[in-house]
Amino acid sequence: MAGNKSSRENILDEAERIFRFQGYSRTAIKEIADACGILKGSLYHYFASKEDILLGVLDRIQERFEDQIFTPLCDETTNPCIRASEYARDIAAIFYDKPEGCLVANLLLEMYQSDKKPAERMKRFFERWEEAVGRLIETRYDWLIAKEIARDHVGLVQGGLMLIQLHGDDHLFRRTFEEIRKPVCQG
Amino acid sequence: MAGNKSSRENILDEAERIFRFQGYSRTAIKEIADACGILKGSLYHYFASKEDILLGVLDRIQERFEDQIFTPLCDETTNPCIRASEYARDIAAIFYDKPEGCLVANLLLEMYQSDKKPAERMKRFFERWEEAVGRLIETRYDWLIAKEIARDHVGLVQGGLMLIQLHGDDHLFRRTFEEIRKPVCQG
DNA sequence: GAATACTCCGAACAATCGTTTGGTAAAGGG
DNA sequence: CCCTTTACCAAACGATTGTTCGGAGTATTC
Repeated sequence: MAGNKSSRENILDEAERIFRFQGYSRTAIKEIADACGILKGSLYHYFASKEDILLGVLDRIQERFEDQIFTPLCDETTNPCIRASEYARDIAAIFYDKPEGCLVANLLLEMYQSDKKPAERMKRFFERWEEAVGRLIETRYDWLIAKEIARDHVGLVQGGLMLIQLHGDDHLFRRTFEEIRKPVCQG
Repeated sequence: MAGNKSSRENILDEAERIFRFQGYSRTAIKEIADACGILKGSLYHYFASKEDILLGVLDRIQERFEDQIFTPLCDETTNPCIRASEYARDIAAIFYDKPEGCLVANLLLEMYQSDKKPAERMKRFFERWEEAVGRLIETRYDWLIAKEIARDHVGLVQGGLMLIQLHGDDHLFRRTFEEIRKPVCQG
């Protein structure tokens, strides 16, 4: 509506914002519609169902991370130390004003056991994240070890985000990115 | 009903199990009642509301952790190395058959921003956890440093639990407990 | 053995849920 | 200028939500 955004994008914007604040299940279709200034029935012109909106939100997050984080992480034409520094900076920028942490992780813990289709995308998201971090550090380790370190790293990031949400304390979060820089930036 | 458990305890058992599987919001009162073999109206004989059931579940988890984990962690009559080993063993036992991870953390990320009352208990739970781990290692560090390490440790545990849920991979989870043992068990 | 308390049923409540439908007004293309 | 498509409204759909309430059956107490 307001501005030049298409309605579909606007719906996804508002849905993402509200999902981030109160999760998926407790968000009513009507709330999203209200935030967009339309009636809830009109949402079904753009999306087939509530779950379809969620999938749209997840896909957009995946694309955004692909462009801003994952692809640069895998770019072998840039030296790993610079890639690591930019990675730390860009992730920090993404989560800087998001005390609710990572939406994908939050939704994961909310519905991973019970909703198979969104769960697949969430799993894919984290697997891609792990793979990209693996690419960053693979020059320093066997690929198997690199994958293991990368996986742990992603777990550490999420643990760090939880502590930010819980206490506003970003110590673990920052430490995690310092630790991934070390091996690729020498001593 | 079946067995010697009181109905109230039985309701909390079933509620905890279902909350763990599918979260709070998407769990209907009727599902809990069905699992207990009673009508949903009957739940209101024992609990004032759905939120009241949640609070009951959270309180029971807090008590359980208090008895099994937190109090032993703070027991200064036992030497820290033994405490650390038993802590690792007991936590592993609790989460061994729970691929859905820590219910308190899952609910935290589902509703921390939007439900203040349960949020307070969840925050208290993790603060107590941090404090207990701090007591374990305080002989080795300044209390301020110990608190910081303990807080990071709790974040690490949760990150580890997420990786278990996501991949069935307990590498980070086990590493976290080895790392908390190191300082109190010497070299 | 009457009175009281506990446990739970059965039915209903208003509210809200996600979704569907029929229609209208505007825009775009031929 | 007609025809199709797009964008959305207005109203209703059946199902389900959390919650309330009067009473029945059973156990406990005096």
